[in-house]
Amino acid sequence: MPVITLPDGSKREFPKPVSVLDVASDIGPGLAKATIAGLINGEPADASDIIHNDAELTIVTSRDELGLEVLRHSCAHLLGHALKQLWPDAKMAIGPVIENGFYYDIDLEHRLTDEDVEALEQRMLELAKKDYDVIKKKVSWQEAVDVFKARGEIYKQEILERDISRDDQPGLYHHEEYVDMCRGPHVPNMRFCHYFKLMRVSGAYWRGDASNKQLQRVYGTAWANKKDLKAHLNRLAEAEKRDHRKLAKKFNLFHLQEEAPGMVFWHPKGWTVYTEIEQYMRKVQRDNGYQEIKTPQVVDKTLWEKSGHWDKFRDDMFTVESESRDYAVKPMNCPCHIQVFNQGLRSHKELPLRLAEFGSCHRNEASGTLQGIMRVRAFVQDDAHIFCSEEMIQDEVSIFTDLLYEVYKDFGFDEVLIRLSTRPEQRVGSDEGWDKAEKALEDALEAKALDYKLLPGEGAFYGPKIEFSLKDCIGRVWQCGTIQVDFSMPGRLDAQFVAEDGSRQTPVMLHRAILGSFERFIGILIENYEGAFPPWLAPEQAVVLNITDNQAQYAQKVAKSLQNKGFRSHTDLRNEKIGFKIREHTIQKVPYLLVVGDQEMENNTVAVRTREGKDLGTYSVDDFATLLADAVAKRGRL
RNA sequence: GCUCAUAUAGCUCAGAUGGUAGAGCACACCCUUGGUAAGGGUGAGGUCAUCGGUUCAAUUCCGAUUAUGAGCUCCA
Repeated sequence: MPVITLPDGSKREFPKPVSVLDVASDIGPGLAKATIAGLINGEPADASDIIHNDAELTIVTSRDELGLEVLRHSCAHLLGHALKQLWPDAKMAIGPVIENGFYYDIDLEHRLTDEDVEALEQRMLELAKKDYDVIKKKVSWQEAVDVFKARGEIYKQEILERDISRDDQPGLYHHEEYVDMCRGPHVPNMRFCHYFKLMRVSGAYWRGDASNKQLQRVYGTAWANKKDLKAHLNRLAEAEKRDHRKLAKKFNLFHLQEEAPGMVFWHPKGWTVYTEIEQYMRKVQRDNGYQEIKTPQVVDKTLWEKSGHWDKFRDDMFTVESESRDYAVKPMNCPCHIQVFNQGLRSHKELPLRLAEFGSCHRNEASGTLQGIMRVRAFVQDDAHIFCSEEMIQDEVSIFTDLLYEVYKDFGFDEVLIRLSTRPEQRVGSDEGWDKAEKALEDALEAKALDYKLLPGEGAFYGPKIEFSLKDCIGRVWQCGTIQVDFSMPGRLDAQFVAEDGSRQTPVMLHRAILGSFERFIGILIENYEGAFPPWLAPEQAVVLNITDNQAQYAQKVAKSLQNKGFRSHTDLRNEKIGFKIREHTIQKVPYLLVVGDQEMENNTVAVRTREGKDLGTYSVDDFATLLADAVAKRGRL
């Protein structure tokens, strides 16, 4: 006689055990039709699962996050169903839910082509449209093994052998003739799985291990309804439109070429953005107690052996040999910064000592990981190391976090996500040291009432870290900033200071960056702004357009006067109609277009139009300069 | 590094069952001097990524290499 309590607190009593679906039917036929799964006392359950005792029940539909996950998961099964019809010798590995969709890893001799994927999608759609019922059966472990043995599903067998206890009752989901194993829940009927699209096929290692066999992974996206699917595909199209590689060509910002894979050739326009950011960061650092330094590009191997990098990363370092000595092109700046710290005897009175460098680093990243300017082999970090005592960690983290937020706001990013990673299993340093450092990071975040996600065990081997990610204007998240506590390297490289009591002590080192790398950060900016940089960063801030040759000299005078005031301005004196020039510079996203005809020339003015197509009216050159100065001063803030 | 795909004019892309290639934009020159998102004409441009193989003949078919893209692995 189960009594079912619904989320609104109402109770329903049943004369005999009921399924989730029965309860939904009892509430109403509409809900029954929409029922995908349930939450029984907070535990996800299939619609067909029977409730024997009193319980709290939430009916899950496609409007719930869980319902969406369930139907995505069922789409993975649907993929299996269709795939095994088309390629019966395929062996199914795993098919989990991911953000926006699902994938399935498949072991199949035949290489899936784009046409195959299309055919697969077509078959999936045909099967889904049959609206067949999905039948769930709980079986014994042995029975499950037998089922998959009979079907030649060696990966399912391995999962059973390795990951599932023999006392368990695995759930087998029958999709007509196809059987898949899953913890569930799954949709009761395929009518929930009509809105999906297969996205791509790629390689993936079995169990994520590069030494295992590489399987074929088919990715799909799936949604509750046509509208959501369409919206998602639109979002992807939007992201593609913003691709920094495409926009870099369009706006002539930089290029990459075969002779220097993963290294950027900056063009004048891109380099203008770069130097503008560098100058800004230089000022920010100077105003916040950092001292800028510069250290060598090429450093003797022995230093990297001492720092421990040679052991771990030698394959990823570029090396050079000269006069029988081996050097490495620096992959990071910290060992060099310690060399600067080590010059002379340091006193505790000098701490915290903050050394900053726009450090140019080279890492010989695996070729397959390179990606536009987001992941490169040569990059510059807005790097700094803070040498301090353990007691200072919390304050330094707190000060740093404030600074980071201000900088992000200047770049137009208001939403920041934070993750705190704590001690991994393999680590250096004492547990007391880790206790202190983790607590210092945690306290710093708590004191500011900042939300953060804890990632236990994800810290670096040398200390815990905080990572800061920003959200761009179409909701994508980019990890940029970080602050990491390091107990190891100062000691390895003999950094010391004289404490108040005269004893020699090893400082703690905080590695920190706000932007991360200039290359990647500029890539993010390009995508975020879709190339329409705010005036302070725009490679061209104002372009002067003459209507006829008659105003050519005047146009040059206007541009020159703006240049003299420190603005980036040029003229377009080409023999073209004004509409043509306006179109071109609007497409090039120049913030302000200054049209000068005979009227303007006579009155010493400019007619101002924005790249958004707004007519701001007529300004004297000085008044326009004021307007531009105000726009520049706002930086990325609204 | 691994899997798959891709590589044709400065850019975006067509193209031929194997007989040395085409469009639009951009560029150059000429006409046009036009007031807020494309005025007109003419012309120049390509060892079809690189190297090798098959063939009478390869940009096209095959192989390797390099780079790029997607994903995997990695990311101090």
